[in-house]
Amino acid sequence: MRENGTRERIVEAANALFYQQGFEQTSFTHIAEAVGITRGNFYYHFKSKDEILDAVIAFRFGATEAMLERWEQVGGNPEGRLNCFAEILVVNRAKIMGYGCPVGTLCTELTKMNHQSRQEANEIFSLFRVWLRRQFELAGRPGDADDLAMHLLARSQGVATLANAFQDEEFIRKEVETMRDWIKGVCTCLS
Amino acid sequence: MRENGTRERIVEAANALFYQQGFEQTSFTHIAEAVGITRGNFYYHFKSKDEILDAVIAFRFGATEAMLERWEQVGGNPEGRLNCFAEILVVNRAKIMGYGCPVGTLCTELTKMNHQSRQEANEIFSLFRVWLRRQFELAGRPGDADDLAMHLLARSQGVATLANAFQDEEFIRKEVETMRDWIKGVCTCLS
DNA sequence: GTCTATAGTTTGATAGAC
DNA sequence: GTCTATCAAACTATAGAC
Repeated sequence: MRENGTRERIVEAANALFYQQGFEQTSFTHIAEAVGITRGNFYYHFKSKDEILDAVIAFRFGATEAMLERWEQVGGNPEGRLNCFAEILVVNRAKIMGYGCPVGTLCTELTKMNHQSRQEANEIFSLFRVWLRRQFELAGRPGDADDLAMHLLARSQGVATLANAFQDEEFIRKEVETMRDWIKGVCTCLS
Repeated sequence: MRENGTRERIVEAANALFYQQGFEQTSFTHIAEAVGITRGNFYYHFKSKDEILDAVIAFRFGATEAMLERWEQVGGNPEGRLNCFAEILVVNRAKIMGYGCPVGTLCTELTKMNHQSRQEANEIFSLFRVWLRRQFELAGRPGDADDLAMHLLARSQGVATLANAFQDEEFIRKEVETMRDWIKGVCTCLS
């Protein structure tokens, strides 16, 4: 079950490198060097590069689920939970300015590659979408909860893309502030 | 000046392929096949792949400048011109759903590669940013024109990313409608 | 479970015939 | 200006010793 931990170390290294350099740009050599094993040893744990990708996606999927559950409890009420989502841009600002959003950039790359695991990567987006939708429903907006969820998700993606391009930390803070105001307005007005 | 047109055909083919497949994913073989020449003949026109990238970026820069000038005249007033910007998501919806935003996806990829032409690609973003900023200034918002420009640019990027991931045309239309409302509110309220 | 050695492709790039 | 032939390097992947 735990093997030697090598498999887990490969997944963690690949996860970081896929994020920082992109999937296509990351070779077995890169990952092997990061883990401290040889290229050949690789294939004992994974049959192909695509198999590593699937493991990385599954890893991220699980991590996202855990994060959303945490917000579920820490947030208190729907508005507080939605603010948790907005705040992640500030919390992860250094990584986002360096490499963009891990979900968005991977989905974009896999879509351009027309990669078979494209849909599985998108499921992480769906995880956020469904979670956000539920918060808006609980906030008294059952009629347009999905639209609001997609809107907030899009705002978050756009901020990540531009923060990455312009390396602008202050921009992130301003936009998150604007997002919080918007969330407050949506949650207060129970139309 | 026009040579044989081969150079231009290479740039156009590379431009399309870099957009559809990504820069890294596109090889000389792909471009050569699209143009109808051999790989070897390539190096008569361009010394390296990076040189083709620079030519593609310059091509896109020029095309963007021309588009913004067109909007400048067609739009009529600042609000109309800003709506031109918003509407481009609907106009180019098919390509955006297929490959995302050409500017955003290229900047993201080059940033992850830490490519030397990264900054030149970002200049296309700046082109939009400065143009949008001027429209907001003309609309009577000199104090926060740049913030508003970045906000609108980010919204556009986020919509492109999610439309690409979810393949959702209706989402684009809804978001553009919301953007138009927001533009109207900003341009009307001369605070 | 990890290693070395290597196969087989593809890549970006060069040289030289035509 | 376009071609063929070829290069060195990097890639994914496999085989087999230890």
